[in-house]
Amino acid sequence: MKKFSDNSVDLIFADPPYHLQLPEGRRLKRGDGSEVIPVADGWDKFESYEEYDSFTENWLRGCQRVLKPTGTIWVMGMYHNIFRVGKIMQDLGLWFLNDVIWVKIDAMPNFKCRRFTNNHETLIWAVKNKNCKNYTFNYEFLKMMNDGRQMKDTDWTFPICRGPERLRDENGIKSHPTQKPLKLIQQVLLTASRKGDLVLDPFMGSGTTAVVAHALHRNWVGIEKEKRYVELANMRIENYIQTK
Amino acid sequence: MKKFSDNSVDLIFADPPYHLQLPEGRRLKRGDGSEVIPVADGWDKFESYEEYDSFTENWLRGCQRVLKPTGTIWVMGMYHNIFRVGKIMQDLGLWFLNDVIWVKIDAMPNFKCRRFTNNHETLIWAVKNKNCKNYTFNYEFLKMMNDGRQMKDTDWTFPICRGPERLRDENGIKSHPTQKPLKLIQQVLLTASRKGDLVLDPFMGSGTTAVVAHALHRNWVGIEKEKRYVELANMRIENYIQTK
DNA sequence: GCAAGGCATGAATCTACAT
DNA sequence: GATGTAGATTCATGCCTTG
Repeated sequence: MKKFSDNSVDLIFADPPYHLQLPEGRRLKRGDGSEVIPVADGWDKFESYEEYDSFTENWLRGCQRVLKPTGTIWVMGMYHNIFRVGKIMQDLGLWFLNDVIWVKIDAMPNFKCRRFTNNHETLIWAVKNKNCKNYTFNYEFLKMMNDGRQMKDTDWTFPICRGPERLRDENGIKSHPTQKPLKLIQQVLLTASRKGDLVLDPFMGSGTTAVVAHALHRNWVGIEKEKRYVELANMRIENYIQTK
Repeated sequence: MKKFSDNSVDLIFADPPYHLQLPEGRRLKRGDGSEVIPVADGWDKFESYEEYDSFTENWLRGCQRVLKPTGTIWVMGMYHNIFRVGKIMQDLGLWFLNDVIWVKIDAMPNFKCRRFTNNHETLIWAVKNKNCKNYTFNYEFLKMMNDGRQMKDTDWTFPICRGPERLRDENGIKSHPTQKPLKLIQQVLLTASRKGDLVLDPFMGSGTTAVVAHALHRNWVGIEKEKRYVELANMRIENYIQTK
């Protein structure tokens, strides 16, 4: 297997497993009796926080190595995992630029009424190390698209991935449990990359990053452990190229 | 010194030092030549991440000990520190309910145009441990005050602390660099405490928590290391009681 | 008295270049 | 690499001055 060169990637977008720790065997039902299908795949199962931390440190270390000094890394998460991930990123010397809040507008309500509705995910945006000042940030473009005002870390409001964009199998079952919306990844690439840049997604899943990168004329590399998702992503990308 | 009893506190609100790591000697100036006054107090200075982590684990361990199984703890922070704090909270066994986003509406812009405007702070809301189910959460009240809709973790929008509410000395200099808005603390107490409950603020600062607790008929205990802030908070509370 | 405009300021890991 | 200095740049709000 060919090894990535050091300092070779312009932008990394990572949506790692969230380590949700849902209790086994419990079912959450909506008021109409229908069942909420949880993320219960093997790739989100870890024995302990320690195992999750070790997994996290390993892939982050690799990402930091291949990231250019002018590049940036984006890591998504929710409260289950993002604090552990962020702490490990800091320990590795990655230097935070912002934590951006993706506010959803149609998230699932809290059925048990014992907490606030989970209506956001957090994106940590960082450079390779503290000394990296010359990173790509398309400030003027974002400002223009934001009514002439500087973009804020709370200005990212997009719907979750649903409707025709959501990939489903022949039975209508969603093909990937955590497919991310195209607009979210588009915003990441428009913020911090240029035409011709190399984009890496170490958890490619259904291939959203690849599709967006292709559409915006960025080069891309995706990594995915589950063979069925690699096939899914390949089909999706081929479809996109043909129908465009 | 009398020691707090185990399991004796109904609600903890903690706004710890953020460990900002601003470069020494550098000045950030506005276009008109005026200077941005940074948070550069000794209490926010730590030698390293390790020292900050150790400090954090110590105070959190104490908070967890005194927190009732029916109580909750709220911890505020920004991207500089909140990820480390959250990871340590999870390691201690504190169980997260939500991460709530306080969206500001009038935060300082990013003068250098190299990042997004920092326009939010994060509040982690947690219970003593995973098994605590019977915590205080005034769900119906919040729903009523939110136009009949379930409150979301992104529904907290308050201005920063300025205007007449902001404490200043005779020269107009702010008395505390990080005074929090009354409405923010009010929202915390209205969410997760009842009349007569005991509220603990381990970083009392200018005493905002005490004033709000008094106004909402909660009992309170505040801890503060800096003598000048203790005096400031005492004066503020006396003023509030007299003028009410 | 009222409206318009000037000015101060806020938890900031905020630049580029020369020595 | 650390340090010093010149230089370019921002948004919402509220108080105060001016007309």
